[in-house]
Amino acid sequence: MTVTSVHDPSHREALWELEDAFEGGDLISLFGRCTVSYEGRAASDLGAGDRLLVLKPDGAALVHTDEGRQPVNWQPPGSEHHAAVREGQLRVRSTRSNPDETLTVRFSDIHQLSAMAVTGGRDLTLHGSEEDLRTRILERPELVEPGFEPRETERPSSAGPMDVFGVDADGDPVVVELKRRRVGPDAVGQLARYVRALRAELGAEEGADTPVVRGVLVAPSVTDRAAERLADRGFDHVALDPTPEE
Amino acid sequence: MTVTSVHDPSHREALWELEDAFEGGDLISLFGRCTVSYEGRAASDLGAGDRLLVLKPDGAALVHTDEGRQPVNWQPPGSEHHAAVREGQLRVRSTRSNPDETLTVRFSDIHQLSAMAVTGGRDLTLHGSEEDLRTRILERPELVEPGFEPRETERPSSAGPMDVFGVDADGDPVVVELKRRRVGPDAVGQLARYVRALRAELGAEEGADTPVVRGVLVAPSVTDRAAERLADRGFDHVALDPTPEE
DNA sequence: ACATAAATGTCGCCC
DNA sequence: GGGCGACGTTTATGT
Repeated sequence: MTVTSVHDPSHREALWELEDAFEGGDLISLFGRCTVSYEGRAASDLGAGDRLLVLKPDGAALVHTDEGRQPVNWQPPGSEHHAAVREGQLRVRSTRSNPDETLTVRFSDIHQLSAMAVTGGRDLTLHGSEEDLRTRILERPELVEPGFEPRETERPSSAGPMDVFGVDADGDPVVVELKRRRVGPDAVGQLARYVRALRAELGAEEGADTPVVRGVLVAPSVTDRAAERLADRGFDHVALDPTPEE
Repeated sequence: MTVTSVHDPSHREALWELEDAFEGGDLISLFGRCTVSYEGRAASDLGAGDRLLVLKPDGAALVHTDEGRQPVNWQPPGSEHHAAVREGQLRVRSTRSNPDETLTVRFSDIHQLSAMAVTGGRDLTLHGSEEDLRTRILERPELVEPGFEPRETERPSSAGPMDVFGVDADGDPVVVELKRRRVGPDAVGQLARYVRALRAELGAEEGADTPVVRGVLVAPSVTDRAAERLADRGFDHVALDPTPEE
């Protein structure tokens, strides 16, 4: 493990270390007093203060204050980092194109600079996603309703792929929309689009009568407005979590 | 400015420094080899690897790898940090309630620990937001269309507050929806909800006839599908940026 | 606390 | 590369 770390470096020392770290593909942590300006999709300015600048070898840049989960300013991966000493300050600039964006951090004082060569351990396994919910339903279709039979996932339609397509105990087609958490009205609209598309598709095959196509929204819970829209459209809601209760 | 920084500390040394930093309300940066586990709204596990852990005095915790703008794991502000030495590892745990969530980072090696007491400079001025777009339109209503007169912003309706409400050159009511960047079909749906709500409201006042209510989407550009939906509903699109071109 | 909508959202997938 | 939707979205705001 190669970690370089300097305390209260001069601007010039910091510049050398930064250039080495850029070259070596290191993950960089930089504490200091700085101003920040950003110009791109929007534009912003931030006055002098103590902050943490994180520079990643993939081009990401993060400026963090002492508050909040979000960086106060940032640059996404794919940007290019450059450092220079200008007008008595250490200027770190991260730029990208498409869209053209520039993040500039000007340090008057650098308190601590650390750089680490990072390797491995990037494989995260996440549970409780929409995919888990789908798996759960395919394994136990009766959770949707007795007699439900899944036929296809990601079934294509003119309104896009529907999460689960199947038939109910009467043999009528059912469109199932999965949401991993409490949903608002937008999810009902999404389900309605699939149902409408499938009705049009089946109607074109079979003749003039509007065919029966049911819509089921599977989600832990729904908002009041969403419940109204479900009722309006004659859709059902099944309360189900992506992971079984303990 | 108080910065403490230790290179390759023992677990016990690191623990002392962490507890001092928690006490002092410092912003903490911790490089090392660790495993990460999270349990809460979802659950995840991350095998051993070199990462950067940032701990903020407001309770936020961020675990960053060498890639991505997003932390691979995190805890939002309002959480509580605790550190301990357990089973030969430095365990840093951040917990919160409502919902109950726990983030645990176990370090086998600590390469660098830095902590800084940060002060001031938290006021960011951002330009180019939806608010800027609204200001621009209120100052120059003719940018929407000749003869347009704004009457109200955030006008309430049963579908929520509409961005700008006004009348056109013929005196017909106009609902304006503002978007700071290129939009998809969802924005048209949002506009449609406001227009529908206003038609219902005015119709209830005036009688049986559906009153004329126009919908205008102001955005730099729209996707093809959004353009279709705009045409379907008889709405207009005005191409406008939140900030004037240079 | 709940519902709603914005965000420099970011990220991943598919066309 | 654009369009589209999910995300442990986060964040702000109104009720």
